[in-house]
Amino acid sequence: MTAAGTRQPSLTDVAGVAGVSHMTVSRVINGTGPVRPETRARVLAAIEELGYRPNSAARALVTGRTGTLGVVALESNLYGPASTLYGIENAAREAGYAITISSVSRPGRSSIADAVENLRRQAVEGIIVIAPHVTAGRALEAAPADFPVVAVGGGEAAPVPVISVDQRDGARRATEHLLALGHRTVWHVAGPEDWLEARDRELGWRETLERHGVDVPEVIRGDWSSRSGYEAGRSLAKEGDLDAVFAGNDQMALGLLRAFAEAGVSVPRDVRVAGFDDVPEAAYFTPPLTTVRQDFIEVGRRTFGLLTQRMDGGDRHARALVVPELIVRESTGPR
Amino acid sequence: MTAAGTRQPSLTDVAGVAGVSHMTVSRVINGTGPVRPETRARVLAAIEELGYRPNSAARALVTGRTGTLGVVALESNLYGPASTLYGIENAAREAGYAITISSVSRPGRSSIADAVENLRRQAVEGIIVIAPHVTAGRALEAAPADFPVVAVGGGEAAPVPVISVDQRDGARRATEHLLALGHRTVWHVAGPEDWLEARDRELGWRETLERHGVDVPEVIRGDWSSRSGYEAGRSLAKEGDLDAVFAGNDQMALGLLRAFAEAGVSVPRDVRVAGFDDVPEAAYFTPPLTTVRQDFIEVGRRTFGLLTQRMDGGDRHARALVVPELIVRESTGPR
DNA sequence: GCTCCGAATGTTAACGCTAACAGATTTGAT
DNA sequence: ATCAAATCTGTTAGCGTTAACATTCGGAGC
Repeated sequence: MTAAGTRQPSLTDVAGVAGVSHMTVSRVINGTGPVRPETRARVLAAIEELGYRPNSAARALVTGRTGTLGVVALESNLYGPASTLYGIENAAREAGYAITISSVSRPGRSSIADAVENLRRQAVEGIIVIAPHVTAGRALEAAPADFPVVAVGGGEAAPVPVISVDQRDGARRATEHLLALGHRTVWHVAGPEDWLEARDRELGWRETLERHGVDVPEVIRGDWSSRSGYEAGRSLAKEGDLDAVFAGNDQMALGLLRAFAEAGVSVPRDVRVAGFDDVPEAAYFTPPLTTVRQDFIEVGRRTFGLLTQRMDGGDRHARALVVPELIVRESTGPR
Repeated sequence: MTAAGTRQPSLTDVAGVAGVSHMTVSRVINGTGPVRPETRARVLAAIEELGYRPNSAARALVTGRTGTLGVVALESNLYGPASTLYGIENAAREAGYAITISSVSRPGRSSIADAVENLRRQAVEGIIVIAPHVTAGRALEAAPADFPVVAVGGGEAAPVPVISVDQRDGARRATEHLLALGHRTVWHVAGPEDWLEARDRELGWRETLERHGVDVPEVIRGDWSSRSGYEAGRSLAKEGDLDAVFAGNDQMALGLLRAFAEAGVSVPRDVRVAGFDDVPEAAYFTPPLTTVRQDFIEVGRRTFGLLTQRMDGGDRHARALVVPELIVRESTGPR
């Protein structure tokens, strides 16, 4: 029923009604070339009358441009990636581009390559890969030089432009903040090893501890989920001399808070906790969570900008860094 | 740099290399018509050699099919809509469709109509509107009969197929559960009035109370955010005889928990709380939250199914209902 | 009045693909 | 061997649009 029997009107149909040639109609629509005001009015009236809508396939065929960008997104409800997607979509729409998404259930070299191939078959003009993964980075190493691809938050070594939030700096801020409160050291519940963001946050944390010459406790590995944070919290609660924990994201911090509450460990009195992301709920955790805020809308905008630059022949090695911000709340408050 | 100087190879180029006509190449690619195995092999080799990729615009022009579906999504990080989007994308991709999204920052009659028009200009074959809003429903009343549009979770009166989770039933389950625990009545913190889901949950709650012949307290209006739940909690905590609260979603429930904790009201000892959605974090709230789980992946799948039915001439008034499930946790546990 | 020039419009030819039919080649039965 | 039927391959046209060039039409300048 897509076209309900009758064919969609074409340029020629409009031209017939308006009593002009199809080219004049084309000129009216695209604003190319001069058209007498009264002719334009007749054409516009005919367009209205017929409910004419340009055929994008025909236009794409002849111009070689589809006006569509592809986004490879990780199929997750993680706050960051979803927000980034909307940021990109907004910037793209304003510039007249449409966004086609291809989601990937679990990141991996081949699944990402498949998604990219899938999008290229859709004839997108450029591709944005939101997959802050080690494997995503590796998949992008093979990115063709003659097709514009940019990455968000990953693939430092890949020959594509990369936009990221400065995770190390964010982790440094959180760690410094905890140390400044007088703690001997800061424990860290890290995200999965194959996430670049997890690595960078861990690195920022480690560097800061080392710079201050304090003991670096063994890192505890989570998987971003509240569950893993909860498990980390249960084992941490058994440590006698625990006093500050920096969680790799807010979900894990929530799990920590839960585990500590169950174990009768009070936050911030017995232990101080910080997270990362500033999800909208973080301010309402028990207690409200100190965390590192990332401006994902800005990330989306910058990403789109870098992609268009690259489509115009820009450098494959461009980099953009967005600076995060520490938000202090009760979980690291006074005791 | 999109095509880096040299033109993309076409069917004719492949045909030249393989020593056949372009039609034979087309047949190999689409599997239409018979081709001798050795000819097929030669063609496949030529495709490989040239890195040929079919031109989707040309194909769309001649077939009249773009293989693309449009999704109008509300630009929000709400757990439900985002999950639904992935469910749709998955089902569509498996069936060989691509998904183009057009996001809407705030729902409204004209913004949704704009998004729909935007997608139609992209020549999508059908459109899914994820906007469980009263205004979205109104926008869809004007949906053209000759173009396939389906709605997720909204627009009961609109002449388009609708897929929804049975919100009333979910609210009924939560409310029954609370009443069964012996409470005199159940308070309700509702979502924004212009969300159909908010209305239906409120309705399910109200009906259940009435059926049990208990007092229906005045509804407290929130906006889905934890902040609004927190404010609701502050005013509720002042009520003396408070004993059970059903929140319209998990974020607001979180705010409630926070406000109660601050006010020294213990959950579940002094008051029992239930939410709606079962976001992944709900199990790690303090205390873990009793809530109503919605299977959004299933919703996405069903939505895609209904859209394809509609594209094949299916009924404009089709309806699909997904049944939610009550998840009981400590927030309504024993005292 | 005639030429010349720019503004306005028209004509034609692609773009890369599939549909429809036509032609060539093989197969099987006589 | 011979013809019909099947199988395989080729030729042509056209989808709706824009690019490039051709034509027409009005006025300005002499």
